[in-house]
Amino acid sequence: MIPRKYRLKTQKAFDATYKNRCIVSDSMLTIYAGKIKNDPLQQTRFGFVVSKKFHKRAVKRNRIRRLMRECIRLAIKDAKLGVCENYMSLILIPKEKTIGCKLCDVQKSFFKLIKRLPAAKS
RNA sequence: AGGAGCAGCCGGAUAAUCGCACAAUUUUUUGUGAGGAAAGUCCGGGCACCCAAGGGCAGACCGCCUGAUAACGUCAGGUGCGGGCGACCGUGAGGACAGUGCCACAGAAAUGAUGACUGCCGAUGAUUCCUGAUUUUUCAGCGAAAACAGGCGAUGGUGCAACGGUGAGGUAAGAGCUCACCGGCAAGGCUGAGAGGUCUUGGCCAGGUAAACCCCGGUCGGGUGCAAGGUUGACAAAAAGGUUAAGGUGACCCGCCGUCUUUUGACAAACCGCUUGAGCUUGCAGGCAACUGCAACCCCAGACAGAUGAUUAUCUUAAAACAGAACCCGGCUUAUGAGCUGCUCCUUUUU
RNA sequence: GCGGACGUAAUUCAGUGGUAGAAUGCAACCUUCCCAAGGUUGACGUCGCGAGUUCGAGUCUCGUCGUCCGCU
Repeated sequence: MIPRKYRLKTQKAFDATYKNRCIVSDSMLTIYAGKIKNDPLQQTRFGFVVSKKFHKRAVKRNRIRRLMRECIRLAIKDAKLGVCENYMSLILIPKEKTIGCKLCDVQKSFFKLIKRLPAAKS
């Protein structure tokens, strides 16, 4: 798990992120990015969404969510976030192909997608 | 040795690094941290709030007996029936003379058999013929014909099922008409706590279906579900639009308050309920058992975008199946890898 | 967390316990100079799955799987 200050909490925060309509995706993940930060001291927050349509069983859904969390945690720890720090929030959504894959696969996909995010203006 | 039946166990382990939730310490440490099904939500409760004076009807559910339990559609032990050579398994198992419905096709007929149709018979009565006696009339015949009256319920091979079955006697033909055995029913005796078991006697009336309606007996206040419900605080935000229903103002309409919807502001709450319980483990006692009583010991997840993960190494046959708590219990059902243990049965071989 | 409905032909649906049907679509033929429309014929079904009741289940009972919807 990642500490509380890095988590997205309320339904409204999620809605606000979706509304920004800044999306990148590949065969593994889809990432929604929120607004550009005004206050640089504010932490970037992360949300993870795994719907029931992804897989019927709770164990499989928990597994992929934990992998995504681990990926983000390691990224924060090693300070590899890069462009992400400019955004207020990020939401990660897995795709059906992600079932059964390992941590390194998720990490590879995540860092690839980060590079494609539009860089912050000013 | 092979093949079966039943009951049960296990549900990865160790180490290192990084990391999460809660609690206690106190300022960085320590402790604890998913399951046998946590699942499906199929039953039964606890708990909470709302409604309800009490009872009946209706309704829903249940249905061999006895016991267990807070309760149950659950469990235990037994009875009957069915299956299996057997160990053992399954069982939704009250009532079909209270009534109603249904039983396709086939078949004479599927349930008022006062017995239609198809049949069998010619004992009995009548008719005709023949023979004999009387001599026309009439009478008689172990005589014949036909099947009119009548007798009979065996024959009809269709069906899942035909108002008991098989065999013998019996008769004009037949028939529980009589007898033996089998099956079913009723009454009585003995036996068991009861379902029932068993023996004797009797007479032959009884199609199936109630997981069809129904009858009988039993149980049940209704609803909503911890997002129940309660406590404390904050904002008592702004704009736009609507006002069907309920409330206030008003005689009424409009309007206003209120209320609803949308948008924008990323701050928009915290606590209790929330885990000590029909609790776990061990021992003793009662009981065939389910289970119950007593004593000791233990505290064993409690989140709120929601905790057990990741990587590496070693081991186990192998980086292991089904699968993740959300108020809590008792069951049921379903899913499940590799293996292990105990008891029992059958077959074959050897001694 | 709680509750409801539905699974039948390629598709949309019927179907009082007794032979599984309709419409559309598909294929072939007829009609037309050709196409459409029309007509004739045909192929299409583990009635979601597994047990039970019954002489006999698409239908009745139980379990199970899947899909959809609602409330909070």
